[in-house]
Amino acid sequence: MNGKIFIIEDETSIIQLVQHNLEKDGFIVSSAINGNEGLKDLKKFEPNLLLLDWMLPDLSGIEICKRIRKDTSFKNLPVIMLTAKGEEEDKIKGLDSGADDYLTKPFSYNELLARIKAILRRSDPKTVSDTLEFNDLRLDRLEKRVFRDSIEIKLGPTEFRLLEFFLTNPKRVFSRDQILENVWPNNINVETRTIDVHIRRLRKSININNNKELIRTVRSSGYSLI
Amino acid sequence: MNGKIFIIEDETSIIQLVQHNLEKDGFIVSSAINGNEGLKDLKKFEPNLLLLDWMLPDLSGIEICKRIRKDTSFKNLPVIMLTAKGEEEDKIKGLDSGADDYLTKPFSYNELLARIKAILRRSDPKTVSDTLEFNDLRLDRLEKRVFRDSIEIKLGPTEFRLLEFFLTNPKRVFSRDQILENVWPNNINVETRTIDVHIRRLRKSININNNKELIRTVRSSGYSLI
DNA sequence: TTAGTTTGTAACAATTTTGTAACAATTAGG
DNA sequence: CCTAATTGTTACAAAATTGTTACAAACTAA
Repeated sequence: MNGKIFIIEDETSIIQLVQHNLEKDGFIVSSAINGNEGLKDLKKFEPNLLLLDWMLPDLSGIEICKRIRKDTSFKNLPVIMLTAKGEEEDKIKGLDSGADDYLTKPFSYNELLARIKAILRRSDPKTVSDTLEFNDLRLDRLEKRVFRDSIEIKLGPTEFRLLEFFLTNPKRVFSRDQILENVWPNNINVETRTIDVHIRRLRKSININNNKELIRTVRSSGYSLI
Repeated sequence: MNGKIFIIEDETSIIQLVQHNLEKDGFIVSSAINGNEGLKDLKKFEPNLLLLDWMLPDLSGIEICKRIRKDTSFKNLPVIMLTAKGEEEDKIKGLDSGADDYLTKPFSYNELLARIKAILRRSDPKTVSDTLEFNDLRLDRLEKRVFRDSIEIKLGPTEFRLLEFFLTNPKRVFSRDQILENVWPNNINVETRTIDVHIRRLRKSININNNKELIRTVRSSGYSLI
């Protein structure tokens, strides 16, 4: 279950880009192209987060932010400011007016998504599902659960971390040493071959019924998620 | 047990929307579509709160509000004004005339509900149940009661807070440290393993007869509500 | 094919983590 | 003040996880 994000921004190209991607990532998105309309629609939409352009044709982003902060029903609405200016001064003004974070245009979508998630995670954790997926495999980091084809799979802590690691870099081959570094706690020494045993255990768990093998052995190199 | 709400509003579409939703949320609702009728029915219905439209075909909302305030039996009846105008001036007049809060149309139902709850909570706490639910588990924050499958369960203060914490973030796994931070008062030091003991006590209490286990142990991570 | 290399697998022991009961200390309520 | 309830700690039991090893199987290159 994901959150609702409202965008107030006059550049429709940006709206399109951001809205499309956010919706692909499971958010419910609505937008307005000027301040007055935005303030009006905000009430109906009840977002969990607001993306607010700095420069708008009518009201400035700062002005909107200030008004929002006065309204009891939006007092705690997280706001991310979007600004074309890179000036420190503006950043300070923006944060002063009550924004929680700000982003300078041009920004990458991934950067925006990261900030959104970071803010939502602390203001409204329920709205951000932190989940990794690959084929019919799904791993939920907050709930610490793994599903294959929507059937839950029970994994021990190490197997969980191992799968989590593979899921963050699907298809890429990792040597046993790399796996050790990334999955095991620092300054711990385990035999290289121990990895093989854990791979075996992970395979056994996630191939619950004659499912497709998801972990590939790359002889003399290591393993990868297919 | 919830309260009674009376609506005086000439737009039947609004009455329908609000009445339907409030009843779904457990309130007992009655309504009138003009001022004179409203004043008459008010006495019979004895509401805990009044939703009052600003503009009515006969008497104005302000007029009704003033009359209500003069009537000893309604002196303390909380009133929320509904107005189409967003003007500050009207808001002031409205509050002057004795309204406790006001809401500008169009408003979302959730916003209305929030205000109603806020007002009832201080004027008449018994009428608002502030309750957290999960499966057949229900926790009433105001009455400080817990029910499993409508059977009341007695919990000590710490177990109550612990369950309350889990209920605000169901399914999510929390480490013992996170639990400590959120459930125990600040700057208090208790052993990490103490959590385990409280979890055990909470489990013992809420699994009254062979009910489903609701607290999940996530090895090396912590606990979660299923 | 064969020797050499690499990986798969099961079994076992060691270790880690959690469950539980008992007890003492503290707090709350009469 | 006394009694009962609640709380935190500890020690031990139980359970789950982990690392290692030995041997089997699979693969590679000549």
